[in-house]
Amino acid sequence: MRPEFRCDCPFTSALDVLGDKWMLVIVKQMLIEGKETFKDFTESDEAIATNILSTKLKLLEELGVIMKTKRPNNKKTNLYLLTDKGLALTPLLVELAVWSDKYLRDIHPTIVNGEEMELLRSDKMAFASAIEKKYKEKLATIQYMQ
Amino acid sequence: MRPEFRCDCPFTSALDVLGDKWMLVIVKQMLIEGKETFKDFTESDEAIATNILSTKLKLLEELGVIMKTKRPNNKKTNLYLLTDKGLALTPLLVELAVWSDKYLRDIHPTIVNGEEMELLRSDKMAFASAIEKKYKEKLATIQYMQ
DNA sequence: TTTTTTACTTTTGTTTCGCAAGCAAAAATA
DNA sequence: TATTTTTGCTTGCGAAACAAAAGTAAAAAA
Repeated sequence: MRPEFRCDCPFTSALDVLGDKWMLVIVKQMLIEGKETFKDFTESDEAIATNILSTKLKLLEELGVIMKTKRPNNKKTNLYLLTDKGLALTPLLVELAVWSDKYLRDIHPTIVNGEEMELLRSDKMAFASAIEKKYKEKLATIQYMQ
Repeated sequence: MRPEFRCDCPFTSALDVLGDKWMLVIVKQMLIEGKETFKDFTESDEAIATNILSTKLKLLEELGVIMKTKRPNNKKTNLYLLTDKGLALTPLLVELAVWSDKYLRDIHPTIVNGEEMELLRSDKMAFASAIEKKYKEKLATIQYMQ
C-alpha cells in the first residue's frame, strides 16, 4: 500500500491519506460514538454506503489506523478498533470540532450545541484527553482476538 | 451557498466543507508558503490543475475562509488573503503535520525533516502561534484594496 | 504596438462516489 | 434439525468530482 503522495510536505501528505469525505468520519464514529462493527457504521447519521464503507475500512486497516478483529465467541461479526496511530488523530478531530463550533454555525445553525460542547470550548486539550482515556479503557475492558 | 451538510455533528460538518484533496492544501500554501496569486498556486509542488484551483478559490471565498482583492496599483492580478476564519485553521493544519511527522514516515520516508520540524515537535502551540503571527504581520504590512 | 503574463473557462476524459440489489456464511429462531 | 434473520460484504451502473490539455480575454510589460 502506497497512497501516492503528491509531494514531501507533511501537511499535504496527511491530506493525501485522510483528505476525503469519509476517512476521518469513520475514525470519529469509532472514537466518539463507540462504533465497532460493519453494522454499527451503516446505521450512522452520516449514512455511508456499504461499498464505500468496505473500501475505506480496508484502507484504514492497511494504513494501520484501525485493526480488524473478532470477539472470541463470534466467528461472523468483525470488530474494528482504533490502533495507537488512529487514537493519535484525536487532537486533529478536536480541532475540526472547535473550528465548526466557532465558524460554521452561521451557515449551519443546527450543529449540535449541548452540554458536551462546553468542555470543548473551555479546554479542548482536556476534552481530547477525556475521549482518548475513555477509548483506552474500553480497549482494556472488552474481549477481542489479539 | 449551503454546502449540504450530512448531519448536525460538528466533526462531520467541518469535513463536509474542508474534507477533500485541495481545500486545506490551498489554505496551507497561503499560510505557510505565502502564496497570494493564482499564478503562485499553479507553481506549487502539489501542481493543482487550474480549473480545480479556480473552483476551490471560489468556494473558499464563499465560505469566508479567504478574501479576494487586488493591489492598489495592479488591476489584473488578484490577491487571495486569509480571513480570520481561515487563519483559525492554523491549529488544525498543525495537527495534520504533527500526525504526519509521527505516523507517516514509515510509508513515506521523504517527508521533509528539516530544522523547522523541531519547534513543531517540541511545542506545537508555539509553532502555530509563530506562523499565525507572521501572517498577521504580513497582512498589516502589504497594500491591498479593503 | 506587439508580446507576455495572469486569471481564468471549456472540452474531454478518467476516477471516485453512491444507490440499489444481490449473495454467502454464521447466528438465531422455530 | 430446518428455516429465517443478521452480518459483512461484492457487483453493476449512473452521477459527480477530479484532472490534463487547450483556448481565451484583459491587463501589463517590452
